[in-house]
Amino acid sequence: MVTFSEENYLKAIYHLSKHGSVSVSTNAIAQRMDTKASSVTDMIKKLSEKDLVDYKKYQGVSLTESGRLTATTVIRKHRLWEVFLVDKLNFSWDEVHEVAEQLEHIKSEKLIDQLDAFLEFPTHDPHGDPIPDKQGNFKKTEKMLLSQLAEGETCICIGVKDSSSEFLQYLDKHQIALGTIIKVVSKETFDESMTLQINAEVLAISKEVSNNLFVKAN
Amino acid sequence: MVTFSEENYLKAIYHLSKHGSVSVSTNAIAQRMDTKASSVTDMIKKLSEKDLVDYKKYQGVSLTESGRLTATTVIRKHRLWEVFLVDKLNFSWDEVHEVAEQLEHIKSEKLIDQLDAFLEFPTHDPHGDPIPDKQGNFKKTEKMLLSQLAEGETCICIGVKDSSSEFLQYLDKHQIALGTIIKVVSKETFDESMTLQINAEVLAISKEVSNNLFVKAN
DNA sequence: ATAATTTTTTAGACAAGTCTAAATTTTAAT
DNA sequence: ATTAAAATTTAGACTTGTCTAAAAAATTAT
Ligand SMILES: [Mn+2]
Ligand SMILES: [Mn+2]
Ligand SMILES: [Mn+2]
Ligand SMILES: [Mn+2]
Repeated sequence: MVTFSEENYLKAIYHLSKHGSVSVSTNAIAQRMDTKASSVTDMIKKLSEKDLVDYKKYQGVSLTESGRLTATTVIRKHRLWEVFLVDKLNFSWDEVHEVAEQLEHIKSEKLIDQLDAFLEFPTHDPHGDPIPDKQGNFKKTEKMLLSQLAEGETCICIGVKDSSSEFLQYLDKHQIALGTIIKVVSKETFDESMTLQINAEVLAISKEVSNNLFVKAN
Repeated sequence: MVTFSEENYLKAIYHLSKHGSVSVSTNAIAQRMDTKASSVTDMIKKLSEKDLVDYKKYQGVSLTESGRLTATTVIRKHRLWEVFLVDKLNFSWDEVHEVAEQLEHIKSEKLIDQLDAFLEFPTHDPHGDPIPDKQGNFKKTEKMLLSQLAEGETCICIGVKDSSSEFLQYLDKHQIALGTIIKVVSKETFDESMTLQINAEVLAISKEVSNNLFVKAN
């Protein structure tokens, strides 16, 4: 039995360790989870006791295979629920995360299998993040940041790096959604700001924005 | 903020008090929740502190208006999720309760409103129990037990009193579902066992069964 | 009316998860 | 190589929800 809290720690470690490969520091976890380093140490000991992480004092933690699978299962549930909320319950993409944080902890294998089928086996969540399969495997996608494009290039928006409500609402306001075709009209060398063409409209964006939009070449 | 545990206690009190009217004993709550009387006393004090129940030592508890609304909201969520599981995710009626026990605690008013709409505002859950509205009002239905019928009478199955998997699977096995038309062919005065006619089939049932099936006259 | 029984509450303990403050170890700087 | 700074762990405390055992109150039986 894995508790809600343990699941949240595993998820944080997974994300911080870039899919469970590298080892993660206590402080990094504390910062990400908005908690204290001492609480992290306590929890790490419990996770280690349950063989969900490998831990040696002062050396950081990494996920075991079992811990990795637990983490990816939670991520799978989180993203499937996000798809459900957007596709079936008319939530907008900036409203789903908070609710999915709760739903991701519901325990029922049948529930998640049936939900997956009901949603017709989606491959990505509403923010463009890939949904792992039951074994925790992600389909690798070749995505790049909009900021990496040069003048004149065209691309399709396929995801967001920052999925805060503020950023998502900014994108809504300027008609940028997943699937939107974007052309880089010009790019300033000074501050890396860009002028984009989206449909018939022209939009000036900062590096802040181009650095948080994932695109693929068109 | 109401915790999962508090919600479960309020729900238990609600059910034991027949929709929140009468006052409920500590022992009754303990028995229903499969916990100890001392734990119940502890929790009652917390609920009382939050003005969710009225409590005087040794006198039992009753729900306040606020407690009643919290309880009916949880019941509303439980039953809507059960409908979702059966109607959309192909669960059978004997599989949904356990998962709904988890889902009922998810906090999001928008979620439940949208789910209600998505399910097209169902009035009853898969076991025939009524779904309260947002204000906690139930539509009163005039249901009776099959055991109350006399020989020769015909009725429609509209609910179950016992919703254990065992009973529900028994009903499945004998082709009894909500909406099934049942005719009482004969009734023994000795043990109140009955012979039923269901579609073309004849079925002998014990008082145990007839006492747990809600029907309405046809 | 008193005694026996049952119900309910209190007292004290424990596990989970968190915190603050202090101690320890590691890392970076001189 | 020492010293200073940063990161990490430990010690002790607190909250929530639970338990057992004992005390107190209410109910039932004699
Ligand atoms: Mn999310
Ligand atoms: Mn997402
Ligand atoms: Mn149920
Ligand atoms: Mn039900």
